[in-house]
Amino acid sequence: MTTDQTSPATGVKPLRADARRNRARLLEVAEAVFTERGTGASTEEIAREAKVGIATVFRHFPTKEALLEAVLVRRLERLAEEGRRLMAETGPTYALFAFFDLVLDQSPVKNAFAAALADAGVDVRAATSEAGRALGEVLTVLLDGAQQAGVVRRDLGVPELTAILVGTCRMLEHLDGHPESAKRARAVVRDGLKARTGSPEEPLPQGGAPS
Amino acid sequence: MTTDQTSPATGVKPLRADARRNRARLLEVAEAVFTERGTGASTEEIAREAKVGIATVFRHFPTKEALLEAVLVRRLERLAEEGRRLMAETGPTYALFAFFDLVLDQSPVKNAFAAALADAGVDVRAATSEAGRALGEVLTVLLDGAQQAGVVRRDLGVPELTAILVGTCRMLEHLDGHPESAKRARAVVRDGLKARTGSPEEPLPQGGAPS
DNA sequence: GACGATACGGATAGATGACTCCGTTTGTCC
DNA sequence: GGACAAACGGAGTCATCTATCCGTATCGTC
Repeated sequence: MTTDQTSPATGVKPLRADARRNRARLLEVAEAVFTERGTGASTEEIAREAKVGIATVFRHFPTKEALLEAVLVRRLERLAEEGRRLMAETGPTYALFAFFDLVLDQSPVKNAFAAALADAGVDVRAATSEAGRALGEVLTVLLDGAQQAGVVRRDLGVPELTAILVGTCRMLEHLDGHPESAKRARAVVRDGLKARTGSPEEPLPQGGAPS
Repeated sequence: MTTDQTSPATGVKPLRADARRNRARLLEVAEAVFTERGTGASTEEIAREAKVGIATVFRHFPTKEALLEAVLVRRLERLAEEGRRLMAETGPTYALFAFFDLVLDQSPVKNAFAAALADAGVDVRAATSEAGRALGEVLTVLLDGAQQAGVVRRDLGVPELTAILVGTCRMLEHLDGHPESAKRARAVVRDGLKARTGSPEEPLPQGGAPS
């Protein structure tokens, strides 16, 4: 809805029909392949799976990195979309947690890929910033709502929230195939996010051992 | 202490003096390089940095995967060691948290590498199992102590704990350079780990949105 | 210090992956 | 339905990485 995924950008180019089809299919297939085999998957494999020649891949995405980027942006856009939907449908008290659950319920590999992008050393940050900012705005709304409703501690901002979400994804990867453990581990994070009801500063150890 | 790191295993081979030196240096350098540049770093680079020929690397570690494995095992052994030390010096109430802090205080890259190994597709699991089991035992003791002391919720086991630790590492990577945010995010996890003082089942949403 | 064995270094083989060139096909517009 | 531009396919190039071979240097022992 936000940006037409089949056209490269707010258009300087009309792009032919088959080209549009191929581009869309490539994005689809690339996401699947990258999530399954990791970012190390070869462009040739993606081309084969998408039933196009290698040249076609590079025609649409001048470099492998660009393809990676495009896939990531697409995913971020979808997430922002879902966040907005949840906010509207679910209301401020539950929307943030619903969003967390939605992300975490996706297969671990699906989330793994997002993280895998980071260590690809890709300059994703720059190109992602636009989509990332949109998602950031959605998260801001979700977080604000939850904090206003008193269900999330107030010392958290969007950066912390994002990091916690990513970390939790990685956490669940390690518990794949053990749903009971995963449920308990998720409860830990969820409880940690909740507004502290007891004393604001508890006497638990912060530093390391007394040296 | 547990296993002499300079000898390949409980010894069938006496191994010459220079060979022992080189092997140790290789492990040292490999850990540094892998943590900095990721597991994609070339063996040639490691050889150069360690001031040995490439052949020497492959003589000691028949395959790159074997080198990766050895580095990981070494790290796990050291962690187990530190865990034992903390248990003895710090006591059951604080030892687990101290261990968490110790791991998390290491530079993010240092922790990143452990996770990076996983997606290298390496059959690390098998070869790691021995060192992993040792660390697992230490964690069992730490967790038991903390639970007995009433500072950690009782529905957690070692698998959950391990996953949470790994996930928190990844979380902190994303907050590198923002110590204040990192502190707050860590507090979320720590509070989540604590024994629940209030009602055992809080009325917070579990599932997604009401569809 | 000399000899045998062990370990070393660097050049090289073999594999793989990103990216390009160019002849052929396909969509679009009249 | 014909002409022209746009897009396609896949063989080929270039770089890089893992792993090996073999002549040389070093260690350990007498």
